[in-house]
Amino acid sequence: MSADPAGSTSARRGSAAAPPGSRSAQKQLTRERLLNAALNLMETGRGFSSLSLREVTREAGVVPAAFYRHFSDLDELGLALVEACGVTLRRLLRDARRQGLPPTQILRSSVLIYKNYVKENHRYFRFAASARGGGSPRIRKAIRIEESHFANEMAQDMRDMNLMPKLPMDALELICGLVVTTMMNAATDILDLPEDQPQAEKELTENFVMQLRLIFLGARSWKQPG
Amino acid sequence: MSADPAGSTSARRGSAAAPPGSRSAQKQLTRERLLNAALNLMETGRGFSSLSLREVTREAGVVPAAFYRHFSDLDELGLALVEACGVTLRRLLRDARRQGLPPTQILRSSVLIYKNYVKENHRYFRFAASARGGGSPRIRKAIRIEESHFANEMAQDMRDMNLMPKLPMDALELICGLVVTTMMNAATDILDLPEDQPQAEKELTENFVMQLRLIFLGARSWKQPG
DNA sequence: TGTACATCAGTGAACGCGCGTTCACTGATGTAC
DNA sequence: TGTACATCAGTGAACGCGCGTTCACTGATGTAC
Repeated sequence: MSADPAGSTSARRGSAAAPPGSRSAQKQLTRERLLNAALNLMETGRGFSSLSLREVTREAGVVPAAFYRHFSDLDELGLALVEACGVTLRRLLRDARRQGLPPTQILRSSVLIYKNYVKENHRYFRFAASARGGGSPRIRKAIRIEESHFANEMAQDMRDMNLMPKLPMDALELICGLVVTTMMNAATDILDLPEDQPQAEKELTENFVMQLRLIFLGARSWKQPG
Repeated sequence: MSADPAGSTSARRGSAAAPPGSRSAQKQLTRERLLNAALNLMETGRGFSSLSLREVTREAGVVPAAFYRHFSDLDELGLALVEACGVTLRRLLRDARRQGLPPTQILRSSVLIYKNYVKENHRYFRFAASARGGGSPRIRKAIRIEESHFANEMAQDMRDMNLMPKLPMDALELICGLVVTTMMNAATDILDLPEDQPQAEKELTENFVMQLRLIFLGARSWKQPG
């Protein structure tokens, strides 16, 4: 598992200002332990909104009262997880950008890369899937915003890579919005895959590829309305 | 609000076997009060998995212990709500079939009909949206199944109406699967619309229309792979 | 460097509360004759 | 129809439990001189 632990990014930010072993570094560490504890508790398929504060602190190995040094309630912790999910998703795009897209079978290989990515970062996707519909209104809204940021970034990338050069930006954003929805939906399907059913996994992957192909077929014949 | 109360369908089924005022009719009534209580408690935006058994019985006006005459736990009640959602969705298709589709602007007017339908049945869609990702594994699976039934029924309808006559059935199912996902996603957006923002509502509707248009554009140039 | 004081992340105990579940019960509805 | 008994949906009280939150505390880290 190569994925970063929750919040490590912000922990690293400014290692000069917070030397290892310093008070603030220790605090960051406990904060990450709380975030990770919440993610771990969801691994069995439980939703974020069914977690209790005491459960999370127990899993993190701290006393319940210590929670309040980091978050005012579980909702705040949830919002921090949404942010961590955003970081995770942006890393997906960054990696895709860095290695470039393979010349042939772009769609299918992208789907395979994404599938592995979801599995590697399954804790974040599990959280996102459960809180997207079932979280508090604040958390839902935060996730919605994160998703649209992601879609816009993807649209910008497509522009930069000169894919679909004839389409205006708002059409690209529309397409990417639909792609992101489809991706998130596929993620929940991937997460719920039984371990010992390679056939089901193959069908799901195939279906996902074809859904995306359908969208990009539509994009190819898209014309600006009006 | 013209929507049936939860479970009324099964209450009506066999009115001869259960005359009004009879014991079993009374029991059905309480059962429906429990289902409605759960739906009502979610109206403020809370997710299903955050409800407690005592809350539900309090809202329904019965003593907590009475709950067990109808369901063994909240999960069972949730499964009953999934079924009620399925009934609601099938009514959407039935109504669409009955009145036929208008000759021009099919897509846009379908979206408007759907938008009203979601608003009229907002309690069911709220539940479905919250439990789709955030419910227990059993409930999530039940919703997944209900959605795919709905998609298949929609595909069959398209076949019967001779829309996209050149496409094989599995392509129709693929398309309808994507449409259903998009519809469910739009439903959560519709539910979270602020009351006093006609502009946001218009944009959302427009976006929804264009996403569907994109899908059907893709469908038009779809070819069976292989 | 050494000392005296300040900060504050995490502790441990305590609180009142709502929870899920159990149980024996009651009294209206249903059934047998 | 009338009577005696059976059924069972809903009651009300009780239970032990985990919950969120509070508080004064401790002791390691940080700071000022």
